[in-house]
Amino acid sequence: MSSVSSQPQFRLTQPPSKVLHLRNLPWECTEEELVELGKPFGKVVNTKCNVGPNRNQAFIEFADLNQAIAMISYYASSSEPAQVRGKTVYLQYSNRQEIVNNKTTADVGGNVLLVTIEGADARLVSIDVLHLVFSAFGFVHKITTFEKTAGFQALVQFSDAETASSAKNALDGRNIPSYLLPEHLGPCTLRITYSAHTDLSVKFQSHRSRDYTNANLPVAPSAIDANGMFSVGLDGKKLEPESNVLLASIENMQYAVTLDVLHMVFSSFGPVQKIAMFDKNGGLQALIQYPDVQTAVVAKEALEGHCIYDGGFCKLHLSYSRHSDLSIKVNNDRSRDYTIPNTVMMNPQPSILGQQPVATHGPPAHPYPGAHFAPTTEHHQMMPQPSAGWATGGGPPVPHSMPAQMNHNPYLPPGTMPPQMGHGIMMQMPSHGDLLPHAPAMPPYRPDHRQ
DNA sequence: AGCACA
Repeated sequence: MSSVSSQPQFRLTQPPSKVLHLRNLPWECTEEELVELGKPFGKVVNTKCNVGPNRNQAFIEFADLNQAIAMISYYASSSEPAQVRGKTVYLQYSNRQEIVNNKTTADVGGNVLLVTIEGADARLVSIDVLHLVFSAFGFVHKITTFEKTAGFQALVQFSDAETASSAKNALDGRNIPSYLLPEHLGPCTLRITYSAHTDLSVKFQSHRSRDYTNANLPVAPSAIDANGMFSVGLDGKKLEPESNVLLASIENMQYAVTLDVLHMVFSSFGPVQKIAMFDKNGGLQALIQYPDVQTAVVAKEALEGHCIYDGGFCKLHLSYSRHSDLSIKVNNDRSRDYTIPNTVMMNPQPSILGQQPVATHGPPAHPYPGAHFAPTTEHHQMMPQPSAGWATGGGPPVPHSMPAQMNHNPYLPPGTMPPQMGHGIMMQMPSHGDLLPHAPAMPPYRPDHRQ
């Protein structure tokens, strides 16, 4: 045969090899399909798929050179080209004599995938989108994300290696569907390998890590501060001492935020004992007192940074107050002590609803709605979630907790209920999360609307 | 539509 050294890169005729190189394979191509393709011609002893920059190439290694020759010869003269799932596959002898290392450790995977998100906007991909994408293959237990020199990466933990493998096979090299991404984002490609991890350690629910098996996991302060909405030092202290009293400041107050609205919002986490509202620095602030620190912590974690109304209106910023017991001198439209029954006392502008005593009306079915983590995107079928706290977090599924609660709200007789608030308070808090999903066309609550 | 992996 002719001299090897002068061969062009792609030769029309190549020295036979028991290894065949295949190209133009479909994405879904599996090892099994390669075996099927080669089986008529001999014993396939090894394969390698997902090769090449587009991962649409593969190798088949036969036990015997003659078998490889038989396959090449057959398709060289066949009127029907070799096909995998109807897609024409091009065959030639490989320039290697054997497939090396087909089953590397990278191919015998575990239940945890290492996902690298490529693309200019990769780091803008939310953990919720990743969760959505990978949930298509099975229940995603945990996700952690991090940035390394390799870029934006995530570890995605499935219950078993099989599920992880199916996700890897289907998603590796694919782009995240654009409809799952914010419009302005460019393509984000997933590169997936197996991680050596088997069980990720997720200590907090945060913007970088999630444990979908544990809805009660505390929310990391970092998740709250992540949006830069609450930079570190109000008072210089890195960690504010927790308190049963929250200080709420309300940003972008396009709509009236009343005592009753606050009461309703904060009552979702436990009984609100007292509320005092006041103006400060031109904005509205309020102190909300719970009976215990824990409740306040939960409320703060869940509510921080979220908006009472859709559209970014009335965004809540929460910190711990130094108070532990508010002194409410008078019940009016700015302050109230809910622990004192029949406190209609001097009410210069009595709220319509002011007569009710302790307002420990039922909190939602779950104390922590977890709605923080509701993906903003439209959910097609989500995987079933392990706990009620997560199940309704996303999208269209009708929130369940609030309507019932609303009906029992002693402060809002049915007639005065702004319709917008009938939807699940707390149930939709994605990145632009709002406690009340629909922006009111008018202030949602107006004290002068008496019956 | 053109040769991987460690």
